[in-house]
Amino acid sequence: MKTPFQMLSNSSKYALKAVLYLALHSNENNRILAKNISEPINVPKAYIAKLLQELSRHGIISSAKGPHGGFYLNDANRLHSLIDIVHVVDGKQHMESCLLSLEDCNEDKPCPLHKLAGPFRAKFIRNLEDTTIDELALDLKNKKAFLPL
Amino acid sequence: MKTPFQMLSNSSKYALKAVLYLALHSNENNRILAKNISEPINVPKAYIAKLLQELSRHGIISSAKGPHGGFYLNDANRLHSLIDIVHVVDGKQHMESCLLSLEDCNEDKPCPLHKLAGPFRAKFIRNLEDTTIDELALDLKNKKAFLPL
DNA sequence: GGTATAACATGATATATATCATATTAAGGA
DNA sequence: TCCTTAATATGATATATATCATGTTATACC
Repeated sequence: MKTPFQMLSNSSKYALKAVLYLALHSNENNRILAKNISEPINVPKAYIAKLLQELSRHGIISSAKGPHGGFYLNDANRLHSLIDIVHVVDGKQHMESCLLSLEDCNEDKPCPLHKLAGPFRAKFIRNLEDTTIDELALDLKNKKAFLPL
Repeated sequence: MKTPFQMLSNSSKYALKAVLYLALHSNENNRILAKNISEPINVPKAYIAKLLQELSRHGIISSAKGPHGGFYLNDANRLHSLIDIVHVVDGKQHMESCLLSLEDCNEDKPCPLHKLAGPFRAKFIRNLEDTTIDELALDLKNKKAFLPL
């Protein structure tokens, strides 16, 4: 692992950036091409195209083919939580509550490292579950958070 | 990424488990063979052997060749912090304070995801820096934490 | 209907991480 | 000194993730 302490794969990061970009710049009448998303979020075109397709297939974002087609978010899309994006891209398997990946580790019988990280990660995941695309975008509009992506 | 939200590589986890095992069961007069560490911590023999060698080379643990040889911790080894182990195994590069790996993201100008995880990860890393091998082992002795590894 | 557009499906390549295998070197004891 | 032991150094293989490339299909517009 070149960069320890990463909590998300590149793919998830890219997907989150792309969806956030769509939240800010697209709507049903203003679709955005994959190649036009690629540059502002700083992700290779072919790579983000593939991810967008997968997100679309799973209903996280919307898309339209042909002229004036592209990707966009409708109102329903905007209500998805961030964890939905991660699940589509990275899979949905068990979230490993234990730092050492021990099967028999839990709050009652914690492994030695448990208290060093367990609670934090749990909180982080809950944050991803509780935060919608729309809410994130709102932070940007209210200048509580900043670009570029 | 099969299992998102992992904060440590397998190698780091294995190394932590091995060192912890040595903290509990070894000393200068009681060295332990790589193959005898492998089983109790549940890590393939060849894999843990390689990691132990690297830890030894960096002075995190001690070793002796030949008959009655093996790996062990001396008093100095026991004072190393957990982060030292991670650094040896996963490298020491920048700890990516930003969830999205953005270069220009910081507390003052946070990215939209920053507040969802940044503080937690920082705290976790600080915990790894502030905790020594010995302290972790103590938790086990005091039944504040549990095995098996 | 024909043509251009752009997503879709699929797969190929590259790189990183995890895992396994082995010949070499150092140390202890007979 | 010779033999056994066990770490060391090195590298091979396997699997996962990241990245790139392309032919196919659906849609809008003339």
